[in-house]
Amino acid sequence: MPELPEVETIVRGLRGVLPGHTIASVRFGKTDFIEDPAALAELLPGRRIESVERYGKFICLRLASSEAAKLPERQVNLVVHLGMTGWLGVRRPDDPIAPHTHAFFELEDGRELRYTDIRRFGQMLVVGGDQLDAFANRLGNEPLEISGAEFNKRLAGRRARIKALLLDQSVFRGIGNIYADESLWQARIHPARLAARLNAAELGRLRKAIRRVLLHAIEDRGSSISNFVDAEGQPGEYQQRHRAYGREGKACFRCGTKIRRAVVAGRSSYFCPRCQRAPHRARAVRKAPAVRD
DNA sequence: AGCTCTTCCTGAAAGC
DNA sequence: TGCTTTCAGGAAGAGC
Repeated sequence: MPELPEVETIVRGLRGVLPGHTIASVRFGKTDFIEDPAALAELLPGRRIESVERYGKFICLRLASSEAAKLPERQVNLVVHLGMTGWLGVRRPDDPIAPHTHAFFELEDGRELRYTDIRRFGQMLVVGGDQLDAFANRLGNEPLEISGAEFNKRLAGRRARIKALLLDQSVFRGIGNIYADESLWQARIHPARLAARLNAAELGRLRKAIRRVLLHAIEDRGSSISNFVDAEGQPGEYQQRHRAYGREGKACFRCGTKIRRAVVAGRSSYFCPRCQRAPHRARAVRKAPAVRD
């Protein structure tokens, strides 16, 4: 599932092939994941793609204002969230169309930018240039850029479980279930700990763990779980380096204890019960139903 | 404020 | 074996 490293991988792929090219026309299959399909169809044709940016898990194509476009004086951005199963990449028009491909952006050179999304949990919308800062500011800090002091401040006094806060896009942008669990394992912090009760050493370990995990995952071009492939169609490698996520019943890489799974913050959470000590009053942590090996 | 449940959707896996 | 049910999850919204 695309989180920060997977989205970054897609963005890097698109950066090599999109900037400088112009959107000639737009067509859609199903549109229930698009905020305003008519606005896309109207505003995008005739615009040149200036750059490809990432805001947390959002991909942003900056489109130039253009005399050839509707509302030519207005700079607009095509913003895409990949949800669970989204994919964005450039194909030749005669390349086979993957099932569940629902948006096609034909470029002036004949190639197509295609959006494929099996479950359609993704999102697609146009954000005006004057609205982009407001859009991005709804998100929390970029975890690869945040300082130690800012990181601690974001979590100070929060009575929520650390796992829930890591997943909250208004706290940090880009972390999802896989990298939350991997970072917590690396930092030796139980997912159900309350953020306010983490000490300075733990907060320091956590910030560094998040950085380390995300950077390594980007190097490996993401984790290929549930069909993730990059903009060129190649799978990532980081799933081979997972230490916690998806490893229920397998030995902890640090201490050999069996990794456990529990539902925390409404999500499957994988952790080592020995390296990651549960909080003393581990109330609402439901054990996941037993799964046979 | 924060937790749980529900909804969206499809395909894979588990269950019978 | 084959059909049916459950589960997975990013994000938002409801209700407590």
